[in-house]
Amino acid sequence: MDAKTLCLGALMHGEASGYEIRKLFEGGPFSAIYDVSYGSIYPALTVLLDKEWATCCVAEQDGRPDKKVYSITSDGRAAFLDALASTPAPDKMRSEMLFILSFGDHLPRANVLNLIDRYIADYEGRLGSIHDCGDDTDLPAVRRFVHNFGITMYETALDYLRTHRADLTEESNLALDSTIAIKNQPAVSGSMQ
Amino acid sequence: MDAKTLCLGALMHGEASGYEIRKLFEGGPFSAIYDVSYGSIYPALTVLLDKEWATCCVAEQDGRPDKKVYSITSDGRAAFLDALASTPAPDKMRSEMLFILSFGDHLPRANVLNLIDRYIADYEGRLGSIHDCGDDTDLPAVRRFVHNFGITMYETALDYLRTHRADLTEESNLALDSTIAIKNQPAVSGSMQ
DNA sequence: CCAGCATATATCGAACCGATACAAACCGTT
DNA sequence: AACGGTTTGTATCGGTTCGATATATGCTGG
Repeated sequence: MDAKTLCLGALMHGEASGYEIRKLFEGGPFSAIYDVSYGSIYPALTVLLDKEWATCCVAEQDGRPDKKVYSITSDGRAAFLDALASTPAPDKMRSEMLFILSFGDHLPRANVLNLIDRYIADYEGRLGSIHDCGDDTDLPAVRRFVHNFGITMYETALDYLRTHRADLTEESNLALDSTIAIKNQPAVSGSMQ
Repeated sequence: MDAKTLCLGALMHGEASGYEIRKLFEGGPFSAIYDVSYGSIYPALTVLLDKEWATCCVAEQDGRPDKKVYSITSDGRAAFLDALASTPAPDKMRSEMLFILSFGDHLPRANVLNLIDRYIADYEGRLGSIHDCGDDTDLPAVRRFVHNFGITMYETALDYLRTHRADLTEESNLALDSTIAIKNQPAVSGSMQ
């Protein structure tokens, strides 16, 4: 799914600037679904203008810099619905937190617990912003389905982290020297069939 | 988190070929955590050899093509632990499925249900392969923490999809023509503060 | 016997990220 | 009033990564 399609999707919800589109994916209604950066958004918007899938006009604001507001055209809407018809790629997750945590045996236990705490704080923020960005009730059925899916996943993650963090504090006095130990250990061999 | 670090992480579990590393991220123990492609893995392994963070030897197999087996060095292990110490970036999710579903109002209801079915099938497969790739009990505490986190998330997703799919079949006779209708509708404006 | 599949390595162009630069306007503060 | 910090806003660029493709070996089923 390329940045053009993602921008068109954002514009389906109404006209927006590049900055506002980014906010939709960062804390907004798309935050639990997809991620896209400025470096993709601005070039994509230029292409959308080229293809006449969007129009643009400058809006002056008071107390803020001017912004370039983009609107989707009917050609753009058609192209977007066309893109939606393609078979979706499987979900891709990228969690540096979990990756690091999965090597927690080689780290001091205190660092692991600290990491989990920051993980919890991160997801608390996500859950907060997803709640802020819209009310459950005034959404059509399918939108509500996706909205609540995100909330459910976040709440489950938080619940898991909070309850099972305790399991790691119990035995926190044991095996604190594993970090040093690993430096002299050979890689585990033969474990990969 | 660059491909080099991800490969080093894979090699921390034991020696492996490029192909095997990929499998660790696709169906293996890293599948719920991170994703990395061949196009990143093979160049990364070359760099690891350059930096002497890994060694390589060719292994002949019967009934299969030869493979180049990589092992992490002690320098590599040090570099890896060093990389783990950096502050992790927030999780990034990329779900084309959910993105398409979030525009389900513009799609025929039958397509939406079909999408959900394929979503369920996908996550059933993930849950299956994560169960195959290791036993809960023989893992150290922190590894078990991450392992069960993945299982919990997958099970929650499946549970949500299965139960709430029904909500969308109830009213499946209504608003079947929304796909056509949208083509003549202007974009919703003013909804973005 | 041949098509299809799993194993295996490798590359390449297109796409994308993250950091950075720039700028306008606000805020508090010393 | 000058200063630094934050938010809003547009834009680019180097380096990284993806996804598709090419190539090859050998197994298996029809």
